[in-house]
Amino acid sequence: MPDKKLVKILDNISILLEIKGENPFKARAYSNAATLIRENQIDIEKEVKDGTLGNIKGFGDALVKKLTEYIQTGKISYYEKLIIEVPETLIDITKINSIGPKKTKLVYEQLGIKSINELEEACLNGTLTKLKGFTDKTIEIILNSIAHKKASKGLFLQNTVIEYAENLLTKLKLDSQIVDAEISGSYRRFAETISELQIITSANNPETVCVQFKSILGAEQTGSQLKLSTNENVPVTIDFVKTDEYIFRLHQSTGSEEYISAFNELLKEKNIKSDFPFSSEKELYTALAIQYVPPELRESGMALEKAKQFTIPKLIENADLKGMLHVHSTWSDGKNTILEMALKAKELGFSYIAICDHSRSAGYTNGLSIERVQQQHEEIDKLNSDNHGIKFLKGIESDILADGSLDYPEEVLDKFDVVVASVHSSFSMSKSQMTKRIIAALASPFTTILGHPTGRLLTSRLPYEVDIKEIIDAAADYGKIIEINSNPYRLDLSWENVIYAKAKGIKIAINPDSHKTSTLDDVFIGVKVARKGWLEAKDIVNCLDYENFLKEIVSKT
DNA sequence: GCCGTTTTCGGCCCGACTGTTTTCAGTCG
Repeated sequence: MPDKKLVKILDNISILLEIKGENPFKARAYSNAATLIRENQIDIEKEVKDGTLGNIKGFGDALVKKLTEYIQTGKISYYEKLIIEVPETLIDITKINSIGPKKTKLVYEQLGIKSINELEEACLNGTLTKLKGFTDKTIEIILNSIAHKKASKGLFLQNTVIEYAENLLTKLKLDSQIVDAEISGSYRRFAETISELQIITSANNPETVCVQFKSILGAEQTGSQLKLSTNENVPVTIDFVKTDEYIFRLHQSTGSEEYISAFNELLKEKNIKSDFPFSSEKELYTALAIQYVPPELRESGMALEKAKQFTIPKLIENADLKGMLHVHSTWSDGKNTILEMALKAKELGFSYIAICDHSRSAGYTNGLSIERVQQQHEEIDKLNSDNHGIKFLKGIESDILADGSLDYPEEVLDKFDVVVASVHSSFSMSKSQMTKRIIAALASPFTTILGHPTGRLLTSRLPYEVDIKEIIDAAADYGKIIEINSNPYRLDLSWENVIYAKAKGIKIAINPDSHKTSTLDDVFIGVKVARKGWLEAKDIVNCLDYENFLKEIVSKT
C-alpha cells in the first residue's frame, strides 16, 4: 500500500515550489515521485530499508535523502520549512479553474489572499479585477469553480471508501457475536458520490457488541450507534441492531428516502409489521407479493411500480461482459503493453479487447501519428496470429476536434475496427457549439462509440456545457453507441442519462478507459452504473460475443 | 531535482486556448 500521507507531501512540495517560482522541472521531479509511488505501489519503507530506492528511476540523491528522513522520523524538514515560507492553504487556490501557481502567487503577493474564501470575497467585491489577467470572464470561471468545490465538499467517490468499507465489514463479520453486517445507504444503491458510509450490523446482544467495538475502533457512541471517520474524513456510522430487526433496518437504511416512503405506504396497505423477522430482503418483497428490487434501482417510486407489475428486467451482471473496449497501452499514455492489457482482460473473463490509444492531436498523451497507427496495426496483426486466447481489435480513441471532425483522414479512419470519439480539448465553447461539435462527430460514418460524453470529473470538474439530451437523440438517429466510461471519476454517461438513452433505444458500451492492467476491473464499476440505469445484457454491445460483435458493430462502420 | 554515455550540463512531453497579448505568459489536458 503506498503511503498516502507521503504522496500528498510530495505533491504539495511540487505545488509550493511552483508557487514560489522555482525551476518548474524541479517541482515536477517531486510530483513525478508522488505519481510513481501512487501508480506503481512502491513500498518506500522497504526500498529505504533495503537501500534500493536510488535504483528506481526518478529517485535521485535528494529524494532518497528526504524519503529516508521521512521513514525515520515521519517528517520531511524541507517541507516543514517550505510551508513556513509559503502558506499551505495556497495549494487549494491552485486547484480552482483558471488559477494556476503563477496567479496564485500574484493574488497572494498583491492582495494577501491565502484561502479560497478570501479569493471568493475578492471576486465578489471587485478587488480582483484590479490585477492583470483577471477579467470579468475569469472571475466568472473562478466563482463557478469555487461554487462547484463547495457543493462537492463532503462528497466522496465510492472508490475512496471501498477498501476501507470492505475491511471494516470483514472485521465486523469475523466477530462471533455478530450475526450479519452489510453496507447500506447510498453506497449500497451505488450513488455516484457518497457523503457517508453507513453499516448495519446485527447481534443477539447489540448493546454489548456496540460497546466492545467502540473501544476496538476508537469510535464515538450514541445509543447503539457508533460514529467514526476514515483517513479521508468520510463519516462512518455503524448501527448495531437486534437480529429480528436486521432486514428491515438494512432495507430502510439503504433508502432512498423517496423510495422508502413509497415502500412504507405499501407496507401499511398490506398491513405488514416492521418487527417481523424476515431472513432476507427477498423474503420481505415476497411477503408484499411484489418483485424484488435490486438496491441500485431504489431511487424513485417508479421502481416500486414496476415491481408491482413484475416488470423489472434482469439487469446486466459482470459475467455478461465479453469484450473489453477502450483501453490504452504504452503506445500512447498507458502503462502496460497491449499484450499485458489483453492477458489481464482474458484473466478477467474477456474474450476480445479493443486497443484504443489516443489519436495524433492528443500530444501530451503521445497520441499516434498515422505512421505509428500503421505500426500498431502490424503489432496487433502479429498478436492475433500468435493466438493468445483473446482476440485483438484495432481501435482508436479519436479526439473530436473543435470543428467536430475526427483526428485522421478517412482512409486512416477506415482501418480501425472501433473508433471511440471523445472530446479532450476546447472545453469552454458555448453549449450550442459544443453540442453541434459532438453531433458532427456522431454523424461521421467512422464513429463507433461516443466516449465520456459530458467530460465531467466527479468532485473535481464540471461537465462541459452540452445539451446531453440532444446528443443522445442524435446518437439514436445515427445509430451510434454511447459509452459508460467506468473510470470512477467519470461514470459518464451518468445513470440518469443511461435511463434516457435506453428509452431512446440506444446501445451502450461499458468501457474501462483503463491505462494499466490494475484498473481494467474498473469496467465492473461501469456495470453498476448500467444496472442503476436499468440496462440488460442485450442493451450492451460488449456483451455480444466476438463473432456477433464483428458482425453487428465492426462491419457496420 | 533527475537523467545520461555521441551530453556530468542542458534538457526535461507538447500543443491549443485564452486573455488585453501588440508577440507572449499562464493554464489545461
